Amino acid sequence: MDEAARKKLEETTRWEPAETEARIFAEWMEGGYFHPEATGTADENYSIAIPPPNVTGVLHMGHALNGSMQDALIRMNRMSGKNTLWILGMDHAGIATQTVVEKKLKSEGISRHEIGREAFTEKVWEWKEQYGGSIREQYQRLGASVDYERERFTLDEGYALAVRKVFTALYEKGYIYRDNYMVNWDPGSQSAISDLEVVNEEMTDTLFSIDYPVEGTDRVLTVATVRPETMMADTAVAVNPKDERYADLIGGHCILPLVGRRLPIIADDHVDIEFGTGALKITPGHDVNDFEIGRRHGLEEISVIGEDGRMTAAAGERFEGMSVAEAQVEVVKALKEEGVLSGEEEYVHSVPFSERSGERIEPLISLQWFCQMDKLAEPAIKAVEDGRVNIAPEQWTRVYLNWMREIRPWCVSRQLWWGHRIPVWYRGDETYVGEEPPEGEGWVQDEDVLDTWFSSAIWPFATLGWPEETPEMKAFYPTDFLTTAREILFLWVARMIMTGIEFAGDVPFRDVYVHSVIQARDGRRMSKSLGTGIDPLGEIEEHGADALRFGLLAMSSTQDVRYSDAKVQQGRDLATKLWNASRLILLNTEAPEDRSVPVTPIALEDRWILSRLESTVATYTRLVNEYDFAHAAQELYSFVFSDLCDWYLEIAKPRIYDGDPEIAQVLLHTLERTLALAHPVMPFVTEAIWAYHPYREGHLVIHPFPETDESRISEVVEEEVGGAIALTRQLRGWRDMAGVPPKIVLQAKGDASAIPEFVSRLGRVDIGAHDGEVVATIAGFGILSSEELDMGAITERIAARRAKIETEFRKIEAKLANERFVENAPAEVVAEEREKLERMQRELDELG
RNA sequence: GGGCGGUUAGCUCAGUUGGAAGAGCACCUGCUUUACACGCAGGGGGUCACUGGUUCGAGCCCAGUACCGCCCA
Repeated sequence: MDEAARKKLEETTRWEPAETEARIFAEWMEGGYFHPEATGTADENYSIAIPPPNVTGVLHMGHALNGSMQDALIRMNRMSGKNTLWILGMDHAGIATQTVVEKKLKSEGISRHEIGREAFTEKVWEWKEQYGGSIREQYQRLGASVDYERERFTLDEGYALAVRKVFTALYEKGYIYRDNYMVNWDPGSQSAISDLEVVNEEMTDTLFSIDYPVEGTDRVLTVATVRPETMMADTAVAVNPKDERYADLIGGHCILPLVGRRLPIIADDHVDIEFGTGALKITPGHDVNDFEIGRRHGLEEISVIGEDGRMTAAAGERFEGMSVAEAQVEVVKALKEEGVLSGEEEYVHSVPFSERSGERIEPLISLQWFCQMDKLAEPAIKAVEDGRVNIAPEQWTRVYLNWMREIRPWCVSRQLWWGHRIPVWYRGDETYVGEEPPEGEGWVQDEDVLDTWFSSAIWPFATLGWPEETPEMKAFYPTDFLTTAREILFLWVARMIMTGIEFAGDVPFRDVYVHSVIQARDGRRMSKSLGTGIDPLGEIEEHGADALRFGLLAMSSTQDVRYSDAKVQQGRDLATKLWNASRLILLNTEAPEDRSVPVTPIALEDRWILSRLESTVATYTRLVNEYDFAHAAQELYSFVFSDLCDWYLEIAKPRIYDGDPEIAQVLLHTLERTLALAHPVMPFVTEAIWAYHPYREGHLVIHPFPETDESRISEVVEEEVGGAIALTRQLRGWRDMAGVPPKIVLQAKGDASAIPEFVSRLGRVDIGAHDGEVVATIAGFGILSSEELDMGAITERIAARRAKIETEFRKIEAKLANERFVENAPAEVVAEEREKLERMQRELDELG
C-alpha cells in the first residue's frame, strides 16, 4: 500500500458511497467485465434477460428490487467463472409512449391526426432518442452489471423482423385470424386493450327496472339494468330454464320499449334466478356476458355506441350523437314518458376502467386480429408440470397452471400508430400476410399495430438475434433465471414460455421467481398517482447503492412487505462496518511473503473464525441459490457484525498489534473471502476495499467466488469458542447487574487455564488463585467481594433469578412426572428435558 | 362470486420435520475501550387475531370466525 492510500484509509472512518461509486462503475465498464464473448453453450454458461423497462419509464422500487436480485445472481455466477450474460433492453410500450408524445405535442398545439401517421412516428422516435434512455443510467447507479453493449430495443430492425416472422408463422399455422369480437374498447386511447389492462373498480350506480311487455298477453317481463342506454341494441330477453315463473314464456317474444322490436325470450343457464326479477335483457353488442349468450343462441349483434363513445344512428334519432351519459338521462326520460320504468335503486357493482387512460371501458364489437392460444398453451403447461420451468414460490405454479388451462384467445391488434404494424396487406378482396410487403401495386397495409406484449413475448430469444442462428443464441439460450412481479405472470411470463417452445425450440428460462411487492411505508401500494412512490435514486444518494441493494433484498421475504428504512440503514451500517473492519486489518498487518502457503492456524480462535467463515459461505450460497435473498442478507450481516467484528477482531487485537504473522494471514484470508462473498449484494464497497488488499491482482468483480472449504468447518471448535463466548457474556451481564464500573477488573477464584484467555480479558475479570470472600459463583468461578460491588443489587438480582428458574424448574418437573409424556415423546426429547433440569439445579446451587 | 396470502415485541418482519418465542429498528442504562457513535457493552418488552379440535406437547396440524391485502371473474 502506498503512502497516499494508507493516509486515505487512516483518515476515512466511514464508507463514502457518493464520491466513490461512479468511479468504480467506470472501472468495471473500462474492464469490459460485463460484456462476455458468445462462446460455449447455454448449459455451461449463465444468462438472464432483464424484464425490459418501458422506454418512458424511470427507475422505481420494483426495478431496483428486481435488479438487485438479478445482479446478485449474475455477479455470483460471473465470479464463479461462468461465462455470464445479463442482457439489457427496453420495451417500446405502445400506448404509454404514444400517450406521452401525444400530450407533449398537444401542449405545442399539435394533434397527431393533423400531422399524420408518418410524421407522428418520427416525432416519437425523436422523443425516444432524447429521453428514452434515462433508465439505462439509472440501472448503472444501482450497479447493475448488464451488458451495455448488447442493449436491445423492441422496435430495433432485427427485433421487428423477428416479430413479423412470429406473426406470419402463427398465421400460417392457422392460429392467427381476424374476427368481429367483443373487445375492451378504451375511448381514451381510442384502442382495444387486453383484459389484463383493465382494472375493475367498485362504483355506485342506479339499477333501473324496465317493463318489457310480453307479446300477445297482458303480462310484462321486468328486467334490471344499470345501462338502459344500451337497450336499443337488445336482441333478446333471457330467463333461467329452471325458473318456473317464466317456463311458459320461453319461445315467445316481448316488445322492446322505445323501439318496438320483437325480442325472443330465450332460456340460458347463465341467468341468475335470484338476481332482480330473474329476467335479463340481452345486449350482445355492448356487454361481454351478453355477447357470449348471444353467440350461443345465434342472436343478432347490434351496435348503438360508436368508437368515439357516442350514440350511433342505430340508437335512433332521439339519441344519435349523445354521449353515453347523456343518452342514459334521455333514455330514462323516454322510459318514464312511456310509463315502463318500474323502479330505480342504488346499486354497487364493479365497473371496468382502462389502466392506460383511466376512462371507463366500453365493451364493443369490432374487427380485430386474434391469436388462438390453446395449442400454444399445451406444451407450456407441460413444461411447468414436468419441471423444465420451475416457478417459485410454489403457489404461483398453481396460479399459472389454472390460468393456462382456461386460456382464451388473445386480441393482438391495437389501434395505435406506435408499435409493430401488423404485417398484413389488403388489395380488394385479397389478403397477404408476410414478413415483407408483397410485390405489385395497390396493396394497403393493415392500419393497426400489435399489442406491445406480442413483441415482449419473444424477448428472451429476440434479444439474442433470433431468427438468425447467432453465437449468442447458442451460448445463452435458454436463459437461467427470470424474476418478475406477479401481475405480469400471465401478461408476459406465460407468453414467453409459449413462444420460446414454439419458436426457439426450448423453454426460455429454467427458473421463474415471483418476487414480493414492496409497499409504501404505510402499507399502501407504491404508485405515482397516489404519490406513495419512493424514489430509489434518492435512496441511493442518501445511503449508497449497496445500502439500497442490501435493504431491498433483506426486506423482500416471500410475502408482500412495507418499505423498511431500517433495512436500508442496516445495509449502510454493514458497508461502514466492512470498511472499518478492513481498516483495522489492512492498516495493521503485513502480507506474508509466500502466499502459496495455505492458511493452517493453530490458535483456537483462528480455527474458530475460519470455521464460522466457511459455515457462512455454505449457508449463504445455498440461500442465494434458493433465491432466499432475505435470509442470505441476514446471514452476511450477522457474520460480519457478530462473529467477525464483535468477537474475532476483539479477541485478536493483542496479536494484531504484536504483529503476529500467523494472525495476519488469517485476517487477510478471511477479509478476502468475506469481500468476495458480499460482493454480489454490495458490489461497490467491497470493490473499494479490495483496492487496498495486498492480495489484489485484479478487480473483485471477477475474483473467484468462495467455494465452501468443508475441511475448515469444525463443530468441536465452534462449540468450544461458543461456550467461552457465552461465559464472557454471562460475566459481563453480572458485572453490569452488580454495578461494577467498566474500568474495574473483577477478581475471581478459579483455574484460568481451563478457559480461553479472551474470556477474562473481554469479561474484565482476573481469574486466578486469589484469596477472598466469594459473593457469587458463575460457571464455577467464584467472584470475590470488593468495594465496588453493589451488594443490594446483587442480592435482589439473585433472588429474581432464583424465582425465575424455580418456576421453570417446576414446569419441567411436572412434565417429566407425566407418564404419558415419558412414554410417548421421543427418547432424545425426554433426555433433553432431564438435562435441562440438571442444568437448572446446578445454577440454583451456584446461586446459593 | 371463485381462488390465494396475511394477522407473532412499540414498528417492520423471521420462525426448518410440532419439543423452553427470534432479528433489525425504536426504547432504557452505561461507555470519548487507539477499526467503527452508521459504534461497543448490558437490559426491559410477546395470552403468537379469536373459538374449538387433534396430540404427552401447538406460533406451527385440522375445523370455524373476524379483520387486512392480492389475483381472477
